[in-house]
Amino acid sequence: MRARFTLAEIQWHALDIVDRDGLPALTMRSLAAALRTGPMTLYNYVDGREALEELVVDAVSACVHVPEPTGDWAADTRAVATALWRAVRAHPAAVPLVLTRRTSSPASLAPAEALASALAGGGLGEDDLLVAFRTVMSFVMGIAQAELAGPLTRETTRESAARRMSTLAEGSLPTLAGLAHLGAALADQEFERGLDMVLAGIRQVAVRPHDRG
Amino acid sequence: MRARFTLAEIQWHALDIVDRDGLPALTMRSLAAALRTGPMTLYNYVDGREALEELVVDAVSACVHVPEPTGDWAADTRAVATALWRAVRAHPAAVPLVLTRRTSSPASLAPAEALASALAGGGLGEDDLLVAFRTVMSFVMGIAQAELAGPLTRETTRESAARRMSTLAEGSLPTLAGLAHLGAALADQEFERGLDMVLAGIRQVAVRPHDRG
DNA sequence: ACCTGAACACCGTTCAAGT
DNA sequence: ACCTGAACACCGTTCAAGT
Repeated sequence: MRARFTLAEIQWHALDIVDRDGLPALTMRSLAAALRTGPMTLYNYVDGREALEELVVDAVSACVHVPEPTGDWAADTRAVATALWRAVRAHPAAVPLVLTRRTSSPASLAPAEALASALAGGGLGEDDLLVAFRTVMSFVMGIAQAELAGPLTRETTRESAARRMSTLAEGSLPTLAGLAHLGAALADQEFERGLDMVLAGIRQVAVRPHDRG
Repeated sequence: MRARFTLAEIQWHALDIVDRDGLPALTMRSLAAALRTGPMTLYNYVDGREALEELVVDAVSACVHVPEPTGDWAADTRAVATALWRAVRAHPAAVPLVLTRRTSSPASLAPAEALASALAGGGLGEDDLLVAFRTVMSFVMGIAQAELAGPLTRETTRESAARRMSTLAEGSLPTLAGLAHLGAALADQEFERGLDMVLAGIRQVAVRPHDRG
């Protein structure tokens, strides 16, 4: 019985395992089993565990549907950021890898270039362009992080939600407690409205550049 | 030979291992060894590996030096965000855990409350306050993420830096390539200037609220 | 009750043997 | 050259025995 794989096949199966069975289920051995081979065969395609995880991040990046530029830099920036966020959100179990592992594959650099290019239409100076790029990218990734591990996140279990609420309400955290009940209600708007805030800030710098330093 | 530990002792030793030897070096067994016990003793204090990692995140949170409020909401917000960023940055090897594991300990909620409280001084509506809270928190965590795994990050090895640069310059990523050389130069200012952008956006919403929706 | 060693079921990877 | 099983050195955790 011979077996030969393409890297894309391996990549897809790996992401599939993560999506279906969770991150801990992704193992050299489980992936090999899914591919109906022995674990060692994988080492002919991938450098090891670390490299495999980068391949999964790359797969998520490949899911980003980079939008066509329209000429409106703010709209384009919003569109790329949203596309990034959607792709990450579509694979929640892979988020820890996306936040943690580095990829420099074309698939992952393409959205970054699209974002930088969109922002470049705003007439920012070189420095401000870099700062704006990092700010937007950080916002997107940070939102993903907040959804994964932040406070004020909607819980999976009802009990843990109640426990957290009571912890917050327990006296010394008045502002957080006041905000906690809004979490579920605003959830879907948070990304968009947060992005609006970030864009408003960038636009301000674009209008009157070099106002600090 | 008897041995009895406080949770704080365990926590501190765990963070110490991560800081000194890196994240992979933190192991039930290595931590037990550092404490001069067998691995099983740890289970009397901690629920397991997952709980131990949350304890490390908690330790990093405890390093946040939450500033005293001054009454200037923007300055206070900046101060809390900066304090958060400094604490995270002081323990780079623990960043993957900070981005990934959830803690609801008082130590980790205190900075969150301080941030929410500072923003609450800006006269934002309840919705906008939550959005602003998430935006600033996301920015801080996202910046930490960018420093860990983003593109345009300064490299540890000189060869990998060169390799990335050449990848970027290889034709199809003009905007990123143009930005890449600024990475090292701006590094220290990026957080502060990005935070300025975010604050400018929040201030705008504070001035004329409910302008969308 | 608290502590902890031995043992189990994993894991990634080396190494050397197959084709 | 490509492939892959056996074996090794780990890991987290169960289980049952000690005090």
